[in-house]
Amino acid sequence: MFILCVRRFPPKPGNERGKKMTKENVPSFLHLTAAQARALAKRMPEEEILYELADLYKMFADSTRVRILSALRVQELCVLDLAALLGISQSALSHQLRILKQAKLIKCRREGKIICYSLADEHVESIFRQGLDHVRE
Amino acid sequence: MFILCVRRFPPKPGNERGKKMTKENVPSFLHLTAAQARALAKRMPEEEILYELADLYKMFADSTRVRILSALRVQELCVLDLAALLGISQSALSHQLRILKQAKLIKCRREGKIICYSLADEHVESIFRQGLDHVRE
DNA sequence: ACTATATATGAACATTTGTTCATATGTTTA
DNA sequence: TAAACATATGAACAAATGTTCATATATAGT
Repeated sequence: MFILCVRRFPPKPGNERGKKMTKENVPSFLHLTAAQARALAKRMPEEEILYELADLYKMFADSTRVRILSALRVQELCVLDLAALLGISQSALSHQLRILKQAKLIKCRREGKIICYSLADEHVESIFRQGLDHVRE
Repeated sequence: MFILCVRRFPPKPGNERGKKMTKENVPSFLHLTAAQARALAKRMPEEEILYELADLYKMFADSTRVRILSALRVQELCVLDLAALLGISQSALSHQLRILKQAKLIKCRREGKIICYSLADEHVESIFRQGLDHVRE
């Protein structure tokens, strides 16, 4: 399985990510002067940060993963209990757990034969709740 | 283009979304009793809410859309200026604007020949900032 | 009305992604 | 050590998604 990552399409020539606006490469704006556009761009986060942001939200952008996280919000769980609780296969769950772990949204600890998963930190909880608040209006 | 939506795979028989745990259909837990599992499930948000949550985050889960939103955070912009600023085609941008608009994350107003887009409300800003804080550590 | 300008959209296409199936790895117990 | 149990993983596959291309729609200026 591919690891979820950003920038799926190879950048087109002349349109590379983070490309600076040089004199030869000034896009033509409609209502903005080039200077205004530069000022605007300066007020945006760095490209790299935005790509990481998309990657972060990608973790929450799948219903299986959201359900996993929402269960782990309540309490630590081992893989088979989590699978039974959510009604998904052990394999599918394991794949998703790996993705969430690589993104550092969850952590695990071994206890003999079983492995218990839990949320990595409070940040995960706060991101989750923020979205929840919005969805609930 | 398909509209971004959740639940991509048709539910398998016996594994439908929101399926109740009836007597005939009790998953076997490892460390949890059925009663504990029910109590845990009760502390999770409703299934429907979780699916909507995934849909919401899906909007932020693409780098192009994140870049669009991060530009509109700074100021209202018309389509061509936004395309020039981000270095993407007018068509690709227009498709993404439609998706963001349907999700009510942005709004637009016509001014003669051009159409200006802006963030729909403060909630979008707060979700954006929340993620940004996490990414920046 | 005609042309230019600004934006939207449908279809096709390639890539990404989540699941399933089979199998591997690791741990405990007999 | 063998068998059973708990979890992980690679490959294949189907579905979803974002882009491009061509074209449609809408408004303004002449």
